[in-house]
Amino acid sequence: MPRVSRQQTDNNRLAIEEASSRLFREQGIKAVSVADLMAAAGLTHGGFYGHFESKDALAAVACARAFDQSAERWEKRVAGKTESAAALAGLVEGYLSVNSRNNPGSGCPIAGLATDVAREPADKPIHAAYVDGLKRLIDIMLGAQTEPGAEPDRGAGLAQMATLVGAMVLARATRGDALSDEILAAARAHLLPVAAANSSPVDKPPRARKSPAVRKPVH
Amino acid sequence: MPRVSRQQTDNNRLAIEEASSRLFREQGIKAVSVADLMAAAGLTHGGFYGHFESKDALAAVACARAFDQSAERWEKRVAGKTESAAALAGLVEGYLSVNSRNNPGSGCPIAGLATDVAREPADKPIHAAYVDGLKRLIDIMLGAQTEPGAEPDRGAGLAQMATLVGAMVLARATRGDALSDEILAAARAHLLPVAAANSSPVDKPPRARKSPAVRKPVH
DNA sequence: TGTACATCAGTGAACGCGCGTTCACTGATGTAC
DNA sequence: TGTACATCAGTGAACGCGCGTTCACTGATGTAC
Repeated sequence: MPRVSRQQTDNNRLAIEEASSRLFREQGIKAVSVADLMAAAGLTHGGFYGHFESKDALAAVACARAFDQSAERWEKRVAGKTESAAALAGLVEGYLSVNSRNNPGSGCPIAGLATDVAREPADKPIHAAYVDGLKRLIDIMLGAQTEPGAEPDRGAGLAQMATLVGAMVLARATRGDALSDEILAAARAHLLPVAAANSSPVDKPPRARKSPAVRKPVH
Repeated sequence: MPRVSRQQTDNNRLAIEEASSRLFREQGIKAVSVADLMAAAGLTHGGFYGHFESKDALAAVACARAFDQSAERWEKRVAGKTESAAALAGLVEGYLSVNSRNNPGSGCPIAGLATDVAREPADKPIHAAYVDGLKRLIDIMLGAQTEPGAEPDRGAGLAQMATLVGAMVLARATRGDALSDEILAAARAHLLPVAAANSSPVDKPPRARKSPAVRKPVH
């Protein structure tokens, strides 16, 4: 049953991006074949090149898509939190959860794609998508942990990001061993007092939910 | 020129392990073929199965080998340091170097193999090798940051390990962007004051270099 | 010590299989009248 | 609104290639005498 409506074509393209975004984080980009990801989208492999120029091009799009969804989730966790400590705590607890560890396919692309991106040749389009996405999430975290009007502590934010990502990567690699939960708990305990120390005791107006960042096209 | 002396056979096996240990960290286990790694060891692919039962079995051995070398390096960095702050600083500065970031093949297997291990099925032999190795390095770090006689702060140690690994993983994924150096520097700055705060002002005898941990065979 | 020969480490062709990508084909969609 | 037909999204066979693993073969090594 070939030739499909324009609406259906758009849906199919989205389904390919969505399936790839999940499978790439779950199994790695190299480990998912074009046939695999087309099947996951309910299609056969031949139609792939009608939607994307190459698997590399799709990888960049799928990466950007994963970051879009992550940024949305992060904004939601921060929104409505009165104090920076509470905002940071929302981020940390959402991030370092057992659920997050067990579901890399729907989890953070920073942790899920870092090694794949690092091993990809420097000229591959996924690099720009990854760095752009990471910078957006860093900005959200910096916004969360800074009191309105105050200057953000960028160094502290980057170090905390490293702790979050490192704890998730280690927890996933040691899954099945008691060490895995232990790492998650230790990183949470280490990051939450920091948030508490930054907090102000006075009531503040709830922080505004930032408008979502504009998605830059990846070439 | 077939059949080679026993001495040469042993050398060849070591060369295969050494080449794999490097290539697996550099490019990922799946991305290095048996032919690739045999060629890197100066051999042809057919002889592989005379040395190892399968590529999976070699992966576990190569992983253990990388951890052996890492543990030795960590011990060396800690040895002879009078104060725990200096010992921790030695570990952190050795770990978060630009050189380390740029050479994953000779760098830390915790960061280099974490994602590969996480994606490998739970019954694969590399899991045990990875968890064993990680625990050994955690013990070295805990030993370094604890004053003789004092109780180690395991939670703090695990969080610091997460920060180290996360910073390295992120720095590698963003290599080429200014953010990469920035992350390395921020994590260093964040970890070194912690070390300084734990330090004691009084002279202590230099800490003894621990005897190297026994290498457990991996089955 | 020297000779005869069994052993076995390494070679390279071959196995079935899956990869990314291309392409002739199909037939419902969307358009021109 | 209804009909005729050009468009093109999706199919599945095929491309050259590389994968992990097996195996018949080779000839220097190591051993038995």
